[in-house]
Amino acid sequence: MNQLLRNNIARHVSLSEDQLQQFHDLFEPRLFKKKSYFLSEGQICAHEGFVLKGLFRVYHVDAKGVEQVLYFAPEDWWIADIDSFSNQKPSNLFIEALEDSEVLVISRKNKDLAYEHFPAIEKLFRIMTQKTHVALQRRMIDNLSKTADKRYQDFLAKYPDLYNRLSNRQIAAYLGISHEFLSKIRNKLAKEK
Amino acid sequence: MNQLLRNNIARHVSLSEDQLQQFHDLFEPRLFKKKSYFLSEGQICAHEGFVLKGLFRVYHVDAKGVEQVLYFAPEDWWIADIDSFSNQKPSNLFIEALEDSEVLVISRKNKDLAYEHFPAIEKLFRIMTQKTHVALQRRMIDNLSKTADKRYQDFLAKYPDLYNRLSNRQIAAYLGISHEFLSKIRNKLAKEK
DNA sequence: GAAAAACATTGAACAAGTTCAACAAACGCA
DNA sequence: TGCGTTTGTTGAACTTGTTCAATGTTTTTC
Repeated sequence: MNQLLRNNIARHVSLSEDQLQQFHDLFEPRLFKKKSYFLSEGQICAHEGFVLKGLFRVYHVDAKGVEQVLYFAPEDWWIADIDSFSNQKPSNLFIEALEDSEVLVISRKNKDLAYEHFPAIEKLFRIMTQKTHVALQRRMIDNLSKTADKRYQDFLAKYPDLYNRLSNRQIAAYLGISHEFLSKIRNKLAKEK
Repeated sequence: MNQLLRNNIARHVSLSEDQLQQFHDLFEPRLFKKKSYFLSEGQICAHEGFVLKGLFRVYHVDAKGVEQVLYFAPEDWWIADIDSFSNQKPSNLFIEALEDSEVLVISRKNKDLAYEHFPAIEKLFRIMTQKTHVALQRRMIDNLSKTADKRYQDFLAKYPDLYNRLSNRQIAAYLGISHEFLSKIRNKLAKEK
């Protein structure tokens, strides 16, 4: 039983050691090289993944070819296109490894099995989805009410560890601004100090 | 058993008539006059509500006093501050009736009871949260990639029924723009035709 | 270790959206 | 029915952010 996954689960629900092990057995480890894709637009998301090592970006590409990053997923995060995975329909997202990564993946079939056999797993994913939803609501409000400048500083404060692992282009795509403008913000902030 | 609630549930999971009735018995009907609040900032969200009649707005007020609308909830929608309700912590949202409204409410205690006794209810709320999360992701992407002009037109196309029931100020607060600018967009669109 | 590719920075011109102020129209209610 | 409040509109000046193009820097890759 992987420790990172065990702690991730234990943070939300309590499961017996035996059940934890059974749940764990439904996953299989998989490696992703930097720049390889966990999921591409058009594909049906067949697996949900728990990141053990590395870093992914989950993003959308709009009609003009501009990328919007929904979130970054480093160690201890889950990756999937929920919509595509749950409803077995083609995804409109990309999930790309930004570093060589290690993931525990579970198939749709095995996840249904887990839901069926372990009510606590159903609860676990309800709670996790609620939390990510609350976080996204928070981000939505911030995007509507704060300037890019403030959002950048908030990002740095919230994800200090990610800052060194991401290019400014990636951060700009997360903040919803052009990378040129982010460069100007950085310049301005540097001068202020 | 209320028909609107029955259909809302049946759309996602299947429950026996008996279980549906037992679940329904955990709710109580409540009336909200126009301009009254289902929830105010600072309060702990004690109930989750299912709107039978009327219309609510769920919004946040930022440091400058500007309101951001997270969503509108007409008939057949659920209302609550998930974060406050789940974690019993003070809310930073307002949920206000925009029309005289009728709501079925369930307390935190009764909802826990339902989760405990009916696994299908746990599943129901997992699925519903997933759906609202996917919808919010979609909206996040749109806000990052589309102009206010396009977002306004999309809003009209998506919620044609809400259009007549909301002031332009409310719609502007949802789109994340000033009401003056919305007025200019409307003017421009009217001229184009 | 060199060439190619991706990344970061800067400036100038432009587009999108805000703010403030003034006024007209519609609504709520006593 | 009328008065006060909220809502919608418009214009001018301003701020925030984009686009494009040029230049230098760092990373990949073979």
